[in-house]
Amino acid sequence: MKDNAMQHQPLYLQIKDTLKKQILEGKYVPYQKMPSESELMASFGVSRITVRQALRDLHREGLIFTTQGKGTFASKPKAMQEVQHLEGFEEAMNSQGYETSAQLVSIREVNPTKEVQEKLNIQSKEGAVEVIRVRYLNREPVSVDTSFFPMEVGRHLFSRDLGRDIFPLLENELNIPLGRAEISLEARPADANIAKLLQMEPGAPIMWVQRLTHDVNDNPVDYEYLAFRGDSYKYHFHVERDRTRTSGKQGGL
Amino acid sequence: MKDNAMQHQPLYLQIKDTLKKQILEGKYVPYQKMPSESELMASFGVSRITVRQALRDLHREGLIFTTQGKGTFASKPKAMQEVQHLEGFEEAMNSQGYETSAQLVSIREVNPTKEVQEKLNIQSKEGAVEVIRVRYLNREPVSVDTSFFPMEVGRHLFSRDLGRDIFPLLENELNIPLGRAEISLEARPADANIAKLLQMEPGAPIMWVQRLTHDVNDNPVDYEYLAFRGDSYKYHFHVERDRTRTSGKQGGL
DNA sequence: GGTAATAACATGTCATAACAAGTTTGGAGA
DNA sequence: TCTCCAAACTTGTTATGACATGTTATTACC
Repeated sequence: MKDNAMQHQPLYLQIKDTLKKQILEGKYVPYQKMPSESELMASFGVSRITVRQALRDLHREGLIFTTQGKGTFASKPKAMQEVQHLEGFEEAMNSQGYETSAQLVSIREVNPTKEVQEKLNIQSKEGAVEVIRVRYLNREPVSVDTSFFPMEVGRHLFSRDLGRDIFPLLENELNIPLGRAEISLEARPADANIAKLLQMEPGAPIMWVQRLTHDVNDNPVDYEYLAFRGDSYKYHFHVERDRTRTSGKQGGL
Repeated sequence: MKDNAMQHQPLYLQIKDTLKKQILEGKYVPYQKMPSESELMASFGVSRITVRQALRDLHREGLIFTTQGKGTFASKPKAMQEVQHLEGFEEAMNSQGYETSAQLVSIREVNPTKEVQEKLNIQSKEGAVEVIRVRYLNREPVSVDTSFFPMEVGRHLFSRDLGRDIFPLLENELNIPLGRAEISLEARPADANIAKLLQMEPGAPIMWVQRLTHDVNDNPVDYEYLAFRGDSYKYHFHVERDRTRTSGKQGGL
């Protein structure tokens, strides 16, 4: 058992690693179509289930995305330039050992409030799609996210897995490159509904965040109310960060 | 298309959601055995491929782990108590839109250096397992992780997927609950090998981190050298954090 | 020429089947 | 009683096949 010990890896892992290497090496650039499942079956000489197992792993790692009927594509890295670098170190240092997930509470079409209408630039007669989710960190609920989408965006969300992050979904699968976001924060007491979802007492303090996200053309695509548990509130201070880094990029990238 | 619009969800998603709800509600506590695939097939009246699709999603979300021959188990939340809370807010605020992955460079059995021997408490004749990986953030390499494991731990790593985080693997699949870790940092120039893997010039500054991780019984299980790209170095300052939070826990949890 | 039906192709879902490989259990034999 | 081995049960891997559903390109009709 010396050296690289690839000994006898399963087929699907070999295929996954091959494709992963090609993507990371830039053989497939963002949005570029990858070989279809049939082609992969032929070129690797395996069955479809094996190909799909490899693709599923790549999807899980965010390296590819698929659209039914169209094909499989190398996915776009980097969303939200503003924060792109900041988790870098912390993530790499600490990421190993916690777990996040989200649980869909409800998704439905609603008549938006005046505020939502204004933020999303919606005409008074149009509807909007409301998505309510609870986000968990290490099995504990940390936030309730109430998101509103214009119909033409929200329409596509009913059939999607909303147990994961929505932004990559917008960027990759719905092909909506995201641009700037406006955020405002305040502390307020939790109402009964939020308190219940966050397993806290009604009236306990929560961080109330409003976030309006635009696409690259500056059209609003997502207006959210995020209610964070008060005891995660302090991390707010860490948002402040050092902007004096030598360069955003450097040679070789 | 009003209201919760579950319309006609695929079977595997229904199963996944059912199990997920049960886990989050505490029906299955950490390390508790879940129903076997056969039992799930019977109770849901579906084929094995469908059950496995649901389980795979749950695995991806970190809610369960499996061990061949033994079964499927609800996984342990919370590792590394020290940092458990800190990503909470940042994660929830910003997690949506970046992507991390790791690429295995090599895994092999080596004769450990004296330093590794001492740290891992290894007798002079014994071997150790060396794992070298490159970690990516948004498709850019950010660190080279060189990890050393005692043989009795490292032995099991050859057959695992090392493209993901290793700590959850140790905790859940290998059943090694982790305890404290010692970390030391310094800046130093990159050697040729690391520079190549990180796509930077040899001699460019990197953060050189040594981390020794113990299990709960204080036995060393993992000694690592982490080489971070210099331009992620500044985030180091964010490791300093507010310890005056009201309490680690509060009512209702 | 423009449009609408259709064929071809892509991924999504699900069933049945088989064997490999790791773990546990129980029974046979010393 | 203790040890060892085989049976039974677990998850892991892979093949074949089928139909559903979404997209694109072509073809035929008006």
